[in-house]
Amino acid sequence: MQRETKQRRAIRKALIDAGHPLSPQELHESAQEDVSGIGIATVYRNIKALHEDGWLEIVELPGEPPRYEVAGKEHHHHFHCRRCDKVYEVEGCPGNLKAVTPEGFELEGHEFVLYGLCVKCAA
Amino acid sequence: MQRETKQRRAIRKALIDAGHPLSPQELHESAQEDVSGIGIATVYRNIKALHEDGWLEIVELPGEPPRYEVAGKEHHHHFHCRRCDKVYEVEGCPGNLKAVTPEGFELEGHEFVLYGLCVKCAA
DNA sequence: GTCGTTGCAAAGCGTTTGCAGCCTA
DNA sequence: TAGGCTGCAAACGCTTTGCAACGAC
Repeated sequence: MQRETKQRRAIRKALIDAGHPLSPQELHESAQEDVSGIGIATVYRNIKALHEDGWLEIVELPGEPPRYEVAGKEHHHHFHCRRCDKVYEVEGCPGNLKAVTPEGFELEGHEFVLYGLCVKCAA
Repeated sequence: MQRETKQRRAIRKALIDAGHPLSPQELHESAQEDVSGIGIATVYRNIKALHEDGWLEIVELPGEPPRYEVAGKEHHHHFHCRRCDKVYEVEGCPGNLKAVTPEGFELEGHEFVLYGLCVKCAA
């Protein structure tokens, strides 16, 4: 990743402006507002490049296509709204992980996802 | 789902014998030991039918293809081994979920996945 | 001017579907 | 014997890749 193209700039901007994880399609649509002719392949290639550069992080939710967010945030988890399908960040962590890890297993990481209705959809 | 075929029996048996969640491919391979000519389409069709019947449950892990396990177990979560790629059940639940749910959000469910090395791979 | 990057179209890959024949009830 | 079920192959949707042209440095 060596050159700054208008396509790459549009993809970065879309992720920064969104403030929450975006899917490849959402990212493509959002980037098209800046660069109308941008191809989906370019979006995928830049996702890969920006991830290898450590600029973005992959957010994988169970049964969902991957989404992407700007890297460097504090440890956090996600809340997935079942109605509007948006993903929100939640602070904190339930902890107590060692207690549920079976004997002899080596714990390296964890993922934690909440489901329900976001504040807008619950209203 | 009205008839008991040898294919369906093989798929049920594979899930029961495994004791841990299986992916469609794993299920296909395992069922082939009983019915050598079984097609992958049949596996997918039976997964769907058995799920609609409530006989099996879908286990979705972040960034992983879905796996399936026999339904009716107690509330539990999963441990995903990064080396052998197997998925194990873990008892218990960290709890304390309300504490991390943002104000105004309605919590309906949660998923919780541990990553690391299983007891075999850690040795 | 170089060569990293792009858009397009084709190729992959896992999952689903259409269809004719099979086999359970 | 009826019609649910199966295997095969084609269709699908999403992601990746090959390639010639473009454009950032």
